[in-house]
Amino acid sequence: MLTELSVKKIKKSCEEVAQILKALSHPQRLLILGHLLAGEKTVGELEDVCDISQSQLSQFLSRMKLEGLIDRRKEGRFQYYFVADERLKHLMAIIQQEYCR
Amino acid sequence: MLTELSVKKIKKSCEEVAQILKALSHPQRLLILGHLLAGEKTVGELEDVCDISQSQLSQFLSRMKLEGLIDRRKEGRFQYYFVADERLKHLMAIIQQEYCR
DNA sequence: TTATCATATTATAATAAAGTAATATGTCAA
DNA sequence: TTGACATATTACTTTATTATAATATGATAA
Repeated sequence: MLTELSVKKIKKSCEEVAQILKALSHPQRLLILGHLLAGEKTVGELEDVCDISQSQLSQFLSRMKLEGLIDRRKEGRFQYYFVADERLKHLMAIIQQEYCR
Repeated sequence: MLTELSVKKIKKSCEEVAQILKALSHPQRLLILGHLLAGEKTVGELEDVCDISQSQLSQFLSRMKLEGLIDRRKEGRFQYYFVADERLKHLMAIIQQEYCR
């Protein structure tokens, strides 16, 4: 039986998860993440390997950073992006396993 | 090393996965799915338990059905909806395990 | 100290999704 | 055979996302 409090918790979880999934749910963002899962990359490296404009790439990266999916470190004039969240690594592994073959 | 063919495959996978994740990425659709994972439900049952209008519920259900996430069977004037896809069950289990506690 | 490179930001136009209200369809019970 | 019930569809408004272009910032090398 569900108390009012547990209903609130469930709804809150749904909102959080929905936001994360929304941040994932774009073909190019998934592709970017796929590349980052193989190791950190600069924006330029991603630009070469994904087929996407510099501007949009930068916007996608900053959105995913905002949502906590990825993070970055600066080195000179380069930004190295990487997957920050262990839960996401796990989730992406399952997605690849289930949907990519 | 990536051939042109394998790049195409990867892009196609990303599109498919993005579409599925997009269909998932709404708090109320996740809530609906959560309830359906516990067993099939009529639209009316879902309406009671989710806080959502009949019209929108019906639209959400038909969208998720279209994307292949759920299916339904008719019994008299009731429609019983259920989770159709084993991959989705697995994915949802991981999501709950990672993000809901 | 200026030109160039790497990246970010802003503005905006185009497209898609969500929310809402009204109406339609099909089934059953009286 | 009509009224009520369960659900679906349609039309429309509002809001969010994506795409694109232009400009800005900050670091380095010449």
